[in-house]
Amino acid sequence: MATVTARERLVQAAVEAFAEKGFTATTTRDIASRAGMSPAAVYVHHDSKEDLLFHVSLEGHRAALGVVREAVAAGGSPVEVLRRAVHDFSRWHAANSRVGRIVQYEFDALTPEHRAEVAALRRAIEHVLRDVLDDGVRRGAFAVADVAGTARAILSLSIDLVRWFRPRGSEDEHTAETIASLHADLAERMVAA
Amino acid sequence: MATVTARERLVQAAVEAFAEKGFTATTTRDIASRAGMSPAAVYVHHDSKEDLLFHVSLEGHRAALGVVREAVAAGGSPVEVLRRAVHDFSRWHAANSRVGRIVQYEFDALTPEHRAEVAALRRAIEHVLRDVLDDGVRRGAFAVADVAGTARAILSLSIDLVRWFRPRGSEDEHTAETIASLHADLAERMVAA
DNA sequence: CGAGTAGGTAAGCGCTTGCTTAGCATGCCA
DNA sequence: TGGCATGCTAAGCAAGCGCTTACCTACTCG
Repeated sequence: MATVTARERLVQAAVEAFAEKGFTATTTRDIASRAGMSPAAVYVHHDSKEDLLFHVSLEGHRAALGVVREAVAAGGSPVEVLRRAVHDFSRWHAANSRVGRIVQYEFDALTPEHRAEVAALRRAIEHVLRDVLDDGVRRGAFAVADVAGTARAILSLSIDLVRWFRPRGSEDEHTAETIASLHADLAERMVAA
Repeated sequence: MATVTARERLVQAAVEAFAEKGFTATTTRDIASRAGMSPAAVYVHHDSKEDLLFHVSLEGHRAALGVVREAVAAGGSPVEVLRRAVHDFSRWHAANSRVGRIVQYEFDALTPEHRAEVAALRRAIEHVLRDVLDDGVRRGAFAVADVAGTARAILSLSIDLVRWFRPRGSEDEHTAETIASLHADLAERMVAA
């Protein structure tokens, strides 16, 4: 089972192509050739180009939601939980900036039905962060007037990463860690009582 | 001179279309028909579709840079200057979210030469903010370890606005002002000594 | 009045797009 | 051995793309 299926190879090719050139600018021929297959092969495994985008988008959102949920579930003081959630969320976006870029910028290219499904996951992510802030305020650890707005702003730090962050080889690990820690620091300052 | 020239009408049509559907998904026929003209009219006033994008992108970046520069030039204490710069920058992005979306997300669609020109303005904006932070640190008003990273994070708040903010009628003014003030608050907290 | 120019259009060229169709090789099971 | 499912491809269709060409009209100015 170590072999990557043809289906999965096409998904990975699509991630590369979409991240590099955007959804509309990517041709199905491009995806196929990156996967080392003929143009028609795309349609053996996937219904349409949009279907491929939806798959990438859905899995990407699920992974990101999983990251924050786990960070929160690990428990600790409000400050610890917030720091871990922000750190891991930014870290994930740095490590998966290609998927992140697709997920964030190609949202409008989805069909209305698919968009609605993805939007639900998006709201779930915001919800997790709002709960963290609410909890911290209740316990007197945070002083936040506008919880919804602040939650959105904190997420903006991580999400906007994918706009400018470009992995470039060996120093990645270090750079990603530096940014993630910075974001944890900044988030903590934003809500400090 | 109150009449809008045909050239300008095409630019406005392009802004609408690019913001709504993205650069590659927008057809020159779409731009022309939004401007109430025939497809060929686009090429009477502009060299190419990319030329139109470059025009929008350049003017957008110039306006945004102008906003922060003016906010800084107005002077005051480090905190006052930072708050005004962040407030006005976010405010501009809320008021011009369509242009902002084009400017931020269609950067890669520019030709290499045009991209370089726009990139210079981008760096100039970051530079202004870094100077504000440096100055505040020097005068003991701010405590910031990573000035470059923090400057980028603060700008992320405003820029990420264009991803999710959608103007919707009468309450715009109020909403935009609320967000801009929130961002000024958060930026101040991020750097507070 | 007649020439030049600015601002526009109808038609269409050459190419690329997403996707389909018809058929072929391979491996599994009766 | 034969039948059939699976996974793939060569070829190509209809539609749409950015952009050009050839032409038309209205206005300005000597």
